[in-house]
Amino acid sequence: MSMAKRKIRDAAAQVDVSDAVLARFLGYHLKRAQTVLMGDMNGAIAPLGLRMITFSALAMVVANAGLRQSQLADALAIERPNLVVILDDLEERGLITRDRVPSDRRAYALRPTPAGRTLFDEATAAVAAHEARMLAGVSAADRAAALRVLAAIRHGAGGA
Amino acid sequence: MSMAKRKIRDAAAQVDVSDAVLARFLGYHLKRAQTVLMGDMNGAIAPLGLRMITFSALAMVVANAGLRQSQLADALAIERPNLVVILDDLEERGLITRDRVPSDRRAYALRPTPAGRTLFDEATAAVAAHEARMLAGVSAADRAAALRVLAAIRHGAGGA
DNA sequence: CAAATAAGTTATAAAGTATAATCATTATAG
DNA sequence: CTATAATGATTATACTTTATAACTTATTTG
Repeated sequence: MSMAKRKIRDAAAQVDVSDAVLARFLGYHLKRAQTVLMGDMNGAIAPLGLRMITFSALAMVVANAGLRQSQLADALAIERPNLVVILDDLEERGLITRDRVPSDRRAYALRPTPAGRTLFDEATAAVAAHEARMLAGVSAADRAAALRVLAAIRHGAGGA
Repeated sequence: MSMAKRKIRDAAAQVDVSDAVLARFLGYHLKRAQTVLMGDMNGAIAPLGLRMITFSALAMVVANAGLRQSQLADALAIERPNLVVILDDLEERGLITRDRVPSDRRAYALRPTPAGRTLFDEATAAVAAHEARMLAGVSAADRAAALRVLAAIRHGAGGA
């Protein structure tokens, strides 16, 4: 009797859920993969005191020394007010400086400090290792194809 | 003089920001593409009163009628408390039912209503059209490759 | 049967994202 | 040249998303 009862309950529980209806959509896989990858990346750079967004901001400052906050916000596709707190963090930790632009005293030119460049190098190595791990079993051809698809999605949004 | 002045300012402004440091990472493209695609998809199904997450929940209920909330939360990789409000919404709109499971009166069996099935069909068509639009210029081979890459990322997270 | 576990819920907090308003500065129209 | 409009950065705030703890009811297990 208890066996029969368990069988019934297990049958109810073992609907053995399938996500096939969603799996036909690339967007489903995209979201799931993004969540996993971002979680892994954040774990990889957390020891350096960075998150994905702070790493991105630091990287952009290192590679585009002198750019202004509004430019950085545009480049990262985030709102200006939200960038402020990110830069506050990086600045307080001595990784970047906000220098007033002489020709436009409203604006700040963002520049990395030596410590910022060093941390960027370390973080870049950590991120590269994280990606190598995540993509271990993936062929170069597939990676290139995935990049093409992601670029098409990103740039073809409102367009043709 | 004003010309020279302007030139200086423009030079400061025209750092002509490059994201090449980030573009070497697939995760960067992944996040940007995901944001764009999800925004477009949400726009596509907003007229039906759905968002990505509510569509996903509805779709899973339609395709796995009778499953329980904890199973659905697991399948969608969201926390149980957060699923509650999503199902509240779908139930209040008469798209799904929460039926007590006779063999386990703690649990609810989730089932779509006829209205839920109908809305799911409409939403699926809208999502399919949205994806067709987003991926208009992408070859079938590239899509397949992208799916392989995304699956590898999703499943290879903590593993080998 | 008592204790531990599980399903669903509530309350709440933390994080991410978006909007409006403000201050200082620069550009522009009259 | 001055008044007005516009811009860069900031503050305050709200909305959304995501996560955690605690609670209730029901089931399982020792």
